[in-house]
Amino acid sequence: MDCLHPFCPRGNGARSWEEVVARPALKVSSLDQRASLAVILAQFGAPGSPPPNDSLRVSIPPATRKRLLDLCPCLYTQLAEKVSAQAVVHLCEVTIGAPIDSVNVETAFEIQHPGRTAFTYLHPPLLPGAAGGEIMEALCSEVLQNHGVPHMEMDSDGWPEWSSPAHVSLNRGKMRKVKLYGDLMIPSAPHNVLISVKSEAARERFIVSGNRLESVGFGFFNDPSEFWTSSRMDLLKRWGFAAVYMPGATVLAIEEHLRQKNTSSHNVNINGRPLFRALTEFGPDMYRIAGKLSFMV
DNA sequence: GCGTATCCCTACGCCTAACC
DNA sequence: GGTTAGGCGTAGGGATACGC
Repeated sequence: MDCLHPFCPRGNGARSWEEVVARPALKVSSLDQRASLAVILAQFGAPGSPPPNDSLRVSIPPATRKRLLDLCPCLYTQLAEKVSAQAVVHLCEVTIGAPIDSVNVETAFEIQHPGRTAFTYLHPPLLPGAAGGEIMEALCSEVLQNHGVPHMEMDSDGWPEWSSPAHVSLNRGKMRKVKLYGDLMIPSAPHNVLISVKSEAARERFIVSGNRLESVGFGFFNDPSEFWTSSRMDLLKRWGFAAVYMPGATVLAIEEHLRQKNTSSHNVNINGRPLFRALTEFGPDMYRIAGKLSFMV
């Protein structure tokens, strides 16, 4: 994930704050305004080192501040603003020291989880903000991005600029009108693949979020009993789920239970492949079908 | 009584339109 | 261009119903 903060630990930031304020995306056209903003930002050092008071934050106009934070998510560790989901993903990335992918996404989930003690941010945001579901979707989107299935850009009217392989969020812009179909969508043939993202608990809404179109589930589910009944597996397939991706430990617990109950035959999707899969398989699987054939999932 | 499925309420975020 | 208020829809969690 891009961060222009000149001191971003990921090392891909701008060379200076002057370069940041000159970015067209920040929409600061006046040279005087750019100069005064650069003077304010010059007081911000490395992430995690906050300025001495809040007056610097409020001296930046709210809309400009929001665009600035979007461009430089590391600033959420220095400005008391409600953190965005994308910034949470970036701060997880900073903590791990690598892009978020299928292998480390579970660690990223643990890092941002407020109730966890085993992991924590290297540089935490000053204020909480984005809701859990929003962060889960951002993590899923970042995994896709880093496995060669990037997020589609939106045009000025809020429509996605279609490309492939790529994915589109159904929670943003004009696509929000079809949000009930899922959270993310990957164009594929003969059917697009819809991704339903959840956090730790699936509950009945996970079933409802299926829609008898080609769907996959993505979540950090920690209760295998939500999935291991024969009726639940049959329902998932009936509602269009070709695969459900979850932590490896949860998949192992389900598989062990199915072996004991002699019901492992239910854990097969309509394409003859496993219904329940580890998160580590998510990125490679989605790259295999993006812009290709959906029944390869 | 237990496990599972479903219903319902509340909080919250996004979108749109109106207004400054 | 930016801000604000109202409407709408969803997520999350608790309560309830149902079948064994």
